[in-house]
Amino acid sequence: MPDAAIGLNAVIVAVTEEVPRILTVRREPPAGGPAEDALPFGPLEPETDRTLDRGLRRWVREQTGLELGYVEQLYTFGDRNRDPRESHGGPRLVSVAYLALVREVSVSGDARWRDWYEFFPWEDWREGRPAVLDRAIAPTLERWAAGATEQRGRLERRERAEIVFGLGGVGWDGERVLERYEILYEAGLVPESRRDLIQRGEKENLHSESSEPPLGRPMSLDHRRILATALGRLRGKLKYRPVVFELLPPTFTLLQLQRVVEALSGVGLHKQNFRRLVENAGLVEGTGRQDAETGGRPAELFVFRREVLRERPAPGVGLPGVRRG
Amino acid sequence: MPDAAIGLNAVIVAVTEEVPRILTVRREPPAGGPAEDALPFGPLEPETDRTLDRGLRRWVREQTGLELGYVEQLYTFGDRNRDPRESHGGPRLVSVAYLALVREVSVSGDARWRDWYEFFPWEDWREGRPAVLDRAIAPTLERWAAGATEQRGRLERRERAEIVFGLGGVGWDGERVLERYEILYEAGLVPESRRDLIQRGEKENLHSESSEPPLGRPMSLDHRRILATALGRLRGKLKYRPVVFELLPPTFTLLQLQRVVEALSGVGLHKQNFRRLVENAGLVEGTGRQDAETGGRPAELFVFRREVLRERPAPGVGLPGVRRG
DNA sequence: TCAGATATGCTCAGAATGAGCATAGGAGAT
DNA sequence: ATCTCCTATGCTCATTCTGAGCATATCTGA
Repeated sequence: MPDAAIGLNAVIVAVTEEVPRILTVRREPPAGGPAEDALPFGPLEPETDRTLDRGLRRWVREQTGLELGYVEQLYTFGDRNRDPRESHGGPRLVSVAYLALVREVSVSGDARWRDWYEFFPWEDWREGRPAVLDRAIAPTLERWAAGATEQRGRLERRERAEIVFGLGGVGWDGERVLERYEILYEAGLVPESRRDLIQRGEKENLHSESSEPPLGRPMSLDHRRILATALGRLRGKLKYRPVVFELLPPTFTLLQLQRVVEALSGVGLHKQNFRRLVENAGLVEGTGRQDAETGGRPAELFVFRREVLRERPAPGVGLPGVRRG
Repeated sequence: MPDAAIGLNAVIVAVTEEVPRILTVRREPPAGGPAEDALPFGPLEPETDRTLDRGLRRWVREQTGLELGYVEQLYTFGDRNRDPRESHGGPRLVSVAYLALVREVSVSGDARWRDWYEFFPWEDWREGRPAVLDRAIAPTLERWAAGATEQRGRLERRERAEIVFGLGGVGWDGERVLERYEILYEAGLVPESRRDLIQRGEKENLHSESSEPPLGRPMSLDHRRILATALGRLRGKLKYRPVVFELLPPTFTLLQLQRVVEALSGVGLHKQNFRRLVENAGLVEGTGRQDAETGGRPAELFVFRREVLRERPAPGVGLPGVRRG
């Protein structure tokens, strides 16, 4: 079998101060130039790593000092030329990406935590519909659709943009993070589009659809695609498995819980209905103790009820009462 | 980087005559012996296959003559010794598994279609709770739990079995197919447990927990795990994406649609409520034409309404009205 | 023309959801 | 003390969604 190498990528997520953060490292682009943000990456050691996720835990520990708890496989990325070094004789690079949820926030090395909405500003609807959607994205996508070579292609692009960005009457689907990123990439709205075209020497395709500055903070290689996959997957999983609790301290107030769910799902929730849902679902249990708090009536501290796993087939936090106004 | 090889596995699904079927091939076990069922498998050609799924489509076409339509990546399997030849100097074998949904059923070569409930008899609840659960599985799992070395381990095993098989008050979660298979494997209830122990030369661990005949038809290597992953994933996806239509002819009756959903989800549904759901969701559109049928009032023929993708963020068939009696 | 089989319509109670109003219990200012 | 400002928590109410049935329509074959 010809040359192929297997790597492992980690999307390590924590939520602190209502900000969802991911762990990034700095990395020189293969073509040279200033360092970019990248997801932590490590090789699989076929001889010693019994399973893929053990391999992942091993090198995350070695590189950042972090001991991972909850870990879940995300997706395997294997397109040709994900890494431009392939065109210069490098092996085909296949990366298995993992999602990890952690509580603590102390890291070593060149690792640092970044707000993941820096990478996807259009995904944060907590303060309402992000202005960038109507200001920059919608008009540029319209131009992109109009620029397709055939009638059919124009219709397809327009429909795709409408569905994925919820532009027509369609609602916004928080889980379609990757599809949105991919459209923006194709439409030349993110810095990576331009970078990759130059890297592949296809300068003739550099007809930027937009006069807008490119959107969001770029990442090395295809790492922003991996990150988009992670965000979408996590948003989906929240609804039917109690994964949020991996991100919370053992004891928390209901508002803290709500803030973490909101940070991840990117929408604001109706407070009373959120509590009702969480309590009726049997996900939490009051401890009787109260929070040291921050002004206002003290909040009760809760813990996660592990028993819920035995009582319900698919307990999740769901997204009740998305705030309208 | 040391030796590793990348392979691609396909779980190809079709539903005909209310039976969900998967495409299998016959394959000699690496250790010799009679041929076993296996999932179609092919290598990735790093030089020529631009993406993983193109590679998959390529060799599926070459091997079976089937042209795949809907294809989705499932999971990447990379545990050491998935393939026992690794212990005799073979490379570490990492397989990326894909799920494909097709309509037609004509295949060539040694490929054949098999009812997937032959592999997972306990997953088919269409005629009510499968007898094998109470007759064989529950008691053997109880013995397996009791056989753990420590108190703690006994509790953990028991809880796990209860949650995953819905044995206590817990409901049955149709999506946990893999977790169930893995427990059965650990408990020595499937033929593969024994086979793999012998293959690894760990005959001392052959304390079968059960006097029962092993459950379900075995598959080569870890292919039944891959299949379980596919079934679970497909059951989940049904609920929020209109994937069933990939398995149906362009025009169909609501009962045909219902039968396919039931075949996959493994539960019987309340007919009237099912129609209500499907119609209210705007998933289908009547054509005015009627079915050639099979006795009884003729049924109207429907088509999938593609527009639904524009109207709703997450249209799926869901599982309304699971029949109680 | 009747029995048997499906298709399709409709009803109704109960549960879940979306939105608010109202009260409770703290901290700090006056 | 008392008032103001917060946040926590409780409760209500209209609406929609679900689970279960009953009833009627329209075929085929005896």
